[in-house]
Amino acid sequence: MTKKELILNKSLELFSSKGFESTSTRSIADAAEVSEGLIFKHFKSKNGLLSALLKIGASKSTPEIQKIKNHKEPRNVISSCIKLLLSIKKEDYPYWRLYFASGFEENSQTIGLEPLLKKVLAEAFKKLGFVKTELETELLLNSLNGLMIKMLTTSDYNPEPQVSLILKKYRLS
Amino acid sequence: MTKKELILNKSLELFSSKGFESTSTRSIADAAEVSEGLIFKHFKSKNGLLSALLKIGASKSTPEIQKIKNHKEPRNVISSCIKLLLSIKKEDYPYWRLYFASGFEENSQTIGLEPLLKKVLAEAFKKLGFVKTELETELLLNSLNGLMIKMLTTSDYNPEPQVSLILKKYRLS
DNA sequence: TATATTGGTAAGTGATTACTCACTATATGA
DNA sequence: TCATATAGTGAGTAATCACTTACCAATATA
Repeated sequence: MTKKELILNKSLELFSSKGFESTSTRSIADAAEVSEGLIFKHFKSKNGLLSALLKIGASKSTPEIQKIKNHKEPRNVISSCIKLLLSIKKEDYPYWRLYFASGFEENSQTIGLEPLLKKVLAEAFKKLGFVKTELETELLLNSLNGLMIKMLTTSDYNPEPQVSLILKKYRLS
Repeated sequence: MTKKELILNKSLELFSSKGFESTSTRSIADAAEVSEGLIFKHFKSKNGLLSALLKIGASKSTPEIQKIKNHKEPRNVISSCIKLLLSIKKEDYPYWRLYFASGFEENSQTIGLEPLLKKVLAEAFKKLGFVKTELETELLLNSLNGLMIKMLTTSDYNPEPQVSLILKKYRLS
């Protein structure tokens, strides 16, 4: 593992557990066992490091999102959006915690899964002939966001029963 | 308004918009137009100020929660839990933002509305003969948390349509 | 072989942080 | 009347903050 990767790994861990603001570049350097200056050589600023982390994390989730978009059958789209939560690996939780936390800040317009799934979900509900497409989409997104936050903040939490129950409510299982 | 109240009001505004860590006691003193020292006279520490804010906010919501607990009919309990979101006044949003944000931190066991509503909701679902009480309670709580976060982070958001939709799904309207 | 470029460090920089301290003014009550 | 407590200030404090600079070593590249 290169020193750059060490910085990325340790800072992701620290940001997601202690929060961005309460993590100092000094503590990142200590954890990664590199000089503090190297952080700025590679990422220019503390915010640059955060951006790099979010970018890497996003690129990891895009293939999974793309798979969902390729489904023709709207019922498959909805069920795979719900099952998306099961596909998230434990090792990627720190990234998702960071992603959700950054959406909870001042300027961000959208929150959590909304920017990733809203469009594709709305289309699916429309095709299925739901009366209030917009409302139905939002309800599911809010529910998934709530479950997601529960997953990310509770240690050793198993989301499978909740996912099954949601699928059942939508008659998708 | 006393200077103590000024500190409480301004710090609530700043903490909830910029976040606890990125709000300095200096900026609070400036906003409240008091000396920085006075903050520590009244609240001992920055964390003490945060605790005072959370305590005041919690005391504001307890009467509303108590009303819910007084309902005999379980259907009324569930519907009033859902409608609770409508009873939250715009002026209290900063407190709820702070409350939800503090639940997203490292050590907190429970998140959002869970510690307030879990017990009473679980009892209601049980009385209504739901098969998997625990799961049903959690699903509703997660959904309400998701909606709550949407409310708190979106400006000029009207939660009424979502609340109506949820009530409809549970056949409570 | 000469010359950039890249990865890396140690020791700083000024600014900002939460918090303290010595002090004043005002009110209350014995 | 006088002592005590409370509210309030302004000027500190040491520590920590994100970030910079000067410098070194290795490795490509011309």
